[in-house]
Amino acid sequence: MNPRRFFEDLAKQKIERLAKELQIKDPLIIYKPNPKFGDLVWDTQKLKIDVPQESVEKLCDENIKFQKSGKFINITFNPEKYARTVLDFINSGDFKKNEGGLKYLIEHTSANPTGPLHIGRARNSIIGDTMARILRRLGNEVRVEYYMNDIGTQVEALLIGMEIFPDLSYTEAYRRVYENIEQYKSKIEEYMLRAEQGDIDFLKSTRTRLEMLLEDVLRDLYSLGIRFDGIVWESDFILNGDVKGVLEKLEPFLKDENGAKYIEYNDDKIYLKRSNGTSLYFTRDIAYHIYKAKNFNVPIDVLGEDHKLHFQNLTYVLKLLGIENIKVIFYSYVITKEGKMSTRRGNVIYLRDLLEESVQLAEDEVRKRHPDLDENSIKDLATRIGHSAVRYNIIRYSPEKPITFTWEDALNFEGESAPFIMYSYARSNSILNKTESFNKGDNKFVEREIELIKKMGDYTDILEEAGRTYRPDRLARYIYELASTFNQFYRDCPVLKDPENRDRRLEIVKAFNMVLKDAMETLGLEITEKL
RNA sequence: GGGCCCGUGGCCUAGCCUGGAUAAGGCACUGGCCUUCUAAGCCAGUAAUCCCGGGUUCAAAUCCCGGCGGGCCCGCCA
Repeated sequence: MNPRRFFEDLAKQKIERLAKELQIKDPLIIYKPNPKFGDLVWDTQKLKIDVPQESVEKLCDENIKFQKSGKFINITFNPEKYARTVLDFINSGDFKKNEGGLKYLIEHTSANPTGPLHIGRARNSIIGDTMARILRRLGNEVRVEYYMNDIGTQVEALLIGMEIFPDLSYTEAYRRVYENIEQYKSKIEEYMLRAEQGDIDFLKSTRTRLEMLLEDVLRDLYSLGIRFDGIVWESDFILNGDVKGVLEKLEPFLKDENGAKYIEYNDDKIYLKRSNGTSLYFTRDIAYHIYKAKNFNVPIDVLGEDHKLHFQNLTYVLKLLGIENIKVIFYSYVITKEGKMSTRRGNVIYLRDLLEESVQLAEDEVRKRHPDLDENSIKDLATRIGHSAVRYNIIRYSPEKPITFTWEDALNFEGESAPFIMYSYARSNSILNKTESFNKGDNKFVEREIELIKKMGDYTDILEEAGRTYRPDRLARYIYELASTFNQFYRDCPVLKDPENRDRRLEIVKAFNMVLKDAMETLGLEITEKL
């Protein structure tokens, strides 16, 4: 158990015992207040009786202090004891232990590779990847999949475009066909039927061509440290008969309309089969989710807000089949000041362009600060900083919040940003590197030290919360607060130059270094020993 | 028209789920701090009708209802 919980439980047990004594039947309200009031507060405002001063005093012991302040009973952990417990908890490595034990599947990105990833799509990837890291960190088994659409209207339009306009970029070729879809309707239908009938040669050639495009997308993601455990091809669910199985299982719910099959839901029709006999994306997605539900405890989809209706329908139909364990993380769009990104308006911001700018800016800064560094080291450092800055700048927003992209914000390397965090890490590292060894310190913690240690003590709870609520931004915010608290400590508490406090402070710096590193890795930020 | 999401200092966000003590950060702005472990840092200051109106409550940024503004969706597309 982490120290925070341990002390909280001690306090709660005392309160519960007292409540029983005083015959308080109302539920007890206990929460974490503004830190200036203490570590915990028992809010008795709703209680019918006033808790007597003597009873409050009797609760106190050498570990925990209770203090009445009006209707609030402020609870403070013994700072020395609490700080020492947290410090040992971290430095022993116990803070890395976790239970987890569930099998997760995260499907993210899954974009049609009709062009390079733009930053809106990248938000999907970064959320998905960070959640995967968090859940793994919590001791779970996590598999990450990219669902590759290789069948259906858009894909056939892309293939046809590449065939008709071999000299154009594939993005442009796709656009020409998709925007004049009526003109190519029969050709598209011909291709769809071949795919649907499981024409192996046709599907093979489709995949070969798509794989080249997909590689382009994966390369961008790879540079951000994002990897997949598997690519799932949509057409596989046709080839292995799962799609057929879905239609059979759903037969009792299906209604017919000129040969097309649909399910009625909320006065809407959810189509599962076209009148020409082909399946729809929805049907294949059902098949995919049945596979997910069967093989994993918690399958998670990362979807843009435009997929909400699709997912609602999916949930409904899956429930008909007895499947209810699918989770989802929705995120809002990244827009520019001119509004939604669109190729036509020319305001699309591609991930690779953002990365390039970010790395360039980092390089300029590194050159300014370390003119004597060799060329390779400069490039390497700049790349790590630039990429981390992009990741952090996207993950720090809560997913449902729309992001208005500005270059100024994206390339801000001060304050709430990755370089700030990396800088704090480097500072702590610099102290530790100047040290041969140190002994276990005393418990004469000063306020700044306690502040930092308390912040570190929150880490495991934050991790757990981020994992439970699917809010990676919580961890992002925490890591900033932690780094910021360290910078205050750094200013006020000399470590190496103060022999009297040296050992104790080294313990603190060591612990900070470990926690921050762990959190940075979990968030997918690069670790640099120096900055 | 219907459904979902967002609305917090000049700008960007956290807090809302689980209602409580002067609403918390960042950017920008103003002033200060490098002969002392990395100034991508630190300290101080200016700055908020928590979109509006009702309701519930001893207590509402937080819960409920109704508006307003912005986004997304409503296809035999994916």
